[in-house]
Amino acid sequence: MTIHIYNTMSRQKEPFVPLEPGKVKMYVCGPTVYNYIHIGNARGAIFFDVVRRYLTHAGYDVNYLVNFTDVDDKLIRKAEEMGESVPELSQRFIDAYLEDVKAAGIHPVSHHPRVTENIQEIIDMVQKLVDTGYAYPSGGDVYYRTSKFEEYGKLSHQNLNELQFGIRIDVDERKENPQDFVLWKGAKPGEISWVSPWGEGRPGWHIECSAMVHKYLGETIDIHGGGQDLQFPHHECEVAQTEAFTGVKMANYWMHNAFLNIDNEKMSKSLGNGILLRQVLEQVRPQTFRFFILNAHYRNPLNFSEESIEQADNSVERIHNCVCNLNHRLETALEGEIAQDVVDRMNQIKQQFDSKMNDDFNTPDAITALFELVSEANVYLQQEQVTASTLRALLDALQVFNGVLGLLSDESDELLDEEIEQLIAERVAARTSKNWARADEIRDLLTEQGIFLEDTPQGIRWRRK
RNA sequence: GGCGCCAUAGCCAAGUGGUAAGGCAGAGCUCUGCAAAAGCUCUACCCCCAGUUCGAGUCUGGGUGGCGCCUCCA
Repeated sequence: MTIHIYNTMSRQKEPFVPLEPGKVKMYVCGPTVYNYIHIGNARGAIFFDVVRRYLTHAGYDVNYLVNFTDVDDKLIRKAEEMGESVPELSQRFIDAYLEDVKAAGIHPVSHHPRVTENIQEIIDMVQKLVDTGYAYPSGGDVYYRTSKFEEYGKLSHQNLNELQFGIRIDVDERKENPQDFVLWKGAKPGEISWVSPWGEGRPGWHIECSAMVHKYLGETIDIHGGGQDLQFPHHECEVAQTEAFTGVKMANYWMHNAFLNIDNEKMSKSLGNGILLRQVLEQVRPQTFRFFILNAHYRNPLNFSEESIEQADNSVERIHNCVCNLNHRLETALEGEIAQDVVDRMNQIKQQFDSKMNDDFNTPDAITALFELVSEANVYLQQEQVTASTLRALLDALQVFNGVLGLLSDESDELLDEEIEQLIAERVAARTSKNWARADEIRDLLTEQGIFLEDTPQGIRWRRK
């Protein structure tokens, strides 16, 4: 079955055909590292992490790049405020980003290229654009000549004549046309800068991605992703730069994730409604946040609320319980044959999972498949006699789904300390002698410590919340 | 002004034109010393109005109500 991807360029789902069989070149625009990432940034990071995981699961060798914008106006301003250098500031927030992303269960990407490590490539690209007439130096800057690139607007489906240029954006008299954008920005005294044919300066925002995609992945790549707001102007400009530079298509598939809103409004600094990823992860486990994100389709807006998070947490609990219960039952299971009806059903659910993911990464429906597997397991666990082979098959299947979605914690070896082991033993004894008061007392005591005891026909079972 | 998205149960949220997935919350039952977990059962005339069709949540047109991009922004 082929994967279908909704391509922003064509505005429809298209069958995914990689440039090179078995391999995927994927680039997603990463953070400007002048602050901690907020949960909106995290939505994209988690979603594309799942895209990458699923492509890997589907057998592709994925080369996945996420860039760091480590020099730009915002960084310069912030560094000045903080009284540190731009490299110090950016490194601080790159470290923070890597921490946050790891805490959210996002797998490490193949590589994080940085703007400041690719200045020469950027200058070379700008130079060629100047040489070929796609760009022009003006007043210490270099601008892209949008009028020369006839397809400008094709990605975001904007008609240049209809754009409200000059209304919300100041018209810069150094530009030939208001829609021209800066490729190289002349430095003001004291600003971080690099030597270039046009004087000291730094790259404009859009050029970095064009240069880094070209350098690390080549002329045409498979998938280019980012948030919806990057569609225009950022990705539109990337297309203009790269395609003028290489003469070929920049990316075969353009993917854009919708926003994560708060109170049904986009998060923004001016509204002061931004919530940092690290703030949320202090409150809830990463699986809960991932569930919240992945339970909605990536192209639909999603609203953040306490209630949604709580619901997500309870949902994740159901999955978690199932795994705990399967594992517990494994201790007393028989070494018999695998239950064929369970296997058949499981295979059916696996197919369902793949077909939903193949359909433009429909993670909500993939989660439904996951829950059907949970149900299947729970029903099987109702039986008085179960076989270890069947339990293991169910656990394996759950792990396959989990490998894609990352909704289960991987702390498999959660050990109990001796004191708790003793209390549990004491409770077993108390129950045997029908000392219900003591048994309840111990259970309550452990509940306070986040350890839940459950009495089952197969003996006592415990789990952590 | 241009381009575009969304509106499905108390809540979250899927849905290739054929009489509505899943999860959370809630109710009842089973199991349990009591619980918990789990199982079983129950809870939707899909924003409104027209139209196309044998048949529409699903297509078309028109409303209403939200939202986004066109400026840094995931």
